Amino acid sequence: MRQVRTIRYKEIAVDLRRRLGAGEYTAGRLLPSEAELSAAYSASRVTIRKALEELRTEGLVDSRQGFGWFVAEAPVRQPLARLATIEAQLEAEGLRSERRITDFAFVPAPPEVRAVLGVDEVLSVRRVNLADGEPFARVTVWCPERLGRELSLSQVEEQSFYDLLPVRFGGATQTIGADAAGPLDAELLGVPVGSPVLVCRRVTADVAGTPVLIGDYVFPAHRTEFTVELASTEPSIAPGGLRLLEPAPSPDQRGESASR
Amino acid sequence: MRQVRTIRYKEIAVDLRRRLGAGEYTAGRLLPSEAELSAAYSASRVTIRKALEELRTEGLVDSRQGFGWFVAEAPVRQPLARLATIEAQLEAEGLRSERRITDFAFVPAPPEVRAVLGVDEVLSVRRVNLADGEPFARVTVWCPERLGRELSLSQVEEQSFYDLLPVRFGGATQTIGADAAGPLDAELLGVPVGSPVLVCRRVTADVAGTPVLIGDYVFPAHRTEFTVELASTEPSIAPGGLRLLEPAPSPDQRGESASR
DNA sequence: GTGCGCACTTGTCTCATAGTTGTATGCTTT
DNA sequence: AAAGCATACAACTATGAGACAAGTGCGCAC
Repeated sequence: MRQVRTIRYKEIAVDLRRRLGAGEYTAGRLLPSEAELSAAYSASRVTIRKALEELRTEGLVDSRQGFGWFVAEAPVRQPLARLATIEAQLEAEGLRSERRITDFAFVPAPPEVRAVLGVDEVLSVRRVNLADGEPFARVTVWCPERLGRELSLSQVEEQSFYDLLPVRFGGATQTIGADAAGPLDAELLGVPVGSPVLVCRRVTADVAGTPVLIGDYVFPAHRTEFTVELASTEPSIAPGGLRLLEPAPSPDQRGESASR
Repeated sequence: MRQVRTIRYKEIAVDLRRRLGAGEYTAGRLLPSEAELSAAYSASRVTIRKALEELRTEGLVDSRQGFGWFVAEAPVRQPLARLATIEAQLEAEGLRSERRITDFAFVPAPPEVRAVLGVDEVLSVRRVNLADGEPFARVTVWCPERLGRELSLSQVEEQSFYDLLPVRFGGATQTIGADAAGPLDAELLGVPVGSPVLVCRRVTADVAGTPVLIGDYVFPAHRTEFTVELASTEPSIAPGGLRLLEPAPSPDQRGESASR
């Protein structure tokens, strides 16, 4: 019988896997560099890399050239998938999605939209999203007139802004709150006035970080909820959280810092 | 080997975020100049700027050429907060947080809790969270009797479960929805019955992925909202998603074709 | 008051350095 | 032939140091 030769990089992979599982390296944090690991395990960089690559294929870690290796989140697949449209998410759940445009107009930007997008004139599109024939969301999207002037109503009805705009999107910030349904919400969504609704504002930015799109979504509470995966309690780079709104527009806080 | 590599500008960003939350820089509304910060942190202007730019994308600060950096006033692009406990987030914003336990009992697990935790007997703790004296959340936490039997009421009142339980937490799944305030919510939170509330269920698991803690949070809608960062260029970010609820398990009659 | 200049600020470059991963090559050991 | 070692180099990143342009606020001479 032949003695089983232990494969060094497999050993290292096992040990790293154990350390990761023990929470030794927290999510979002950097691992020691390949050189350090090489010294720690008394193995060459090639071997360390083989172990790390193995962990990468398992989705445990990831790396960026010139930056380092870091702990990845378990369910990460495509960064792109996270910035999906609502419709895409619904299709993923097997629902037939459909839009009905109720409003398509170039208008002066509302103050808060103007503050974010930094333009005076915007394309404002209102629509109702239907899932399997039932209305489930009332949506208002604003985009700068400069970007929206090429768009037609039928385009907007059939494709998402993400597909239509010649912009490379970089990310979005989504805020989720609750409110009572107004008369318009009630009519379009088919719920009683005053019933609870989920409201969501998504500010989408391009790769440079400049906001280019604002969307307001109103969902009937009884049909929708959001799920967020929170990876670790460590204050690393962890996103997602709760925010307290200002109690009221207090008179002493009205700024003039930007009043010029 | 255990040594943790850090990114300087991230550290600085964290520190600045903390100072901003503590109101340290709000007086006069102008931050120290980049040169001053550079000296204070012993970092170059490049690094300081990177930290400030990060805070800008979070909507915390803004700048004007020739003028300086100042605390952003109407933050439409919300700050992304670290996860951790809700109390920790409030402290980061400079709010005094306090809990009032209203219920502390070992009880048979409610069906849905039992289904998730897989135990029959649980410790059920109900409390109200106060921020600066104002109630802002009604919380119910369940944890397995096996883990909760060591805990006292005063412990639970002063420390979070995350600190108290001898468990390595691995992550959490949070679902966010809206509802109308019930009589109990209304009383404890000081809002009218039927007014919209944000409801949130957080299932926290240990590093092995076993659920060990369930928390139900009810927030008055006018004071709270959630923010989620989607697909930024940074690695390791939590995905956010929308989920359609099943057509109500309640005796409510809504069912038509549930062809799904 | 008006205009000018000065000090200070941010915005944006360039150049440089150290440290990191990505990749390729040759050699040794089993 | 495969695993591992040693080495070199390219590409990328974070950071530092410095220079210059452009914008802002303020005081001063007129």
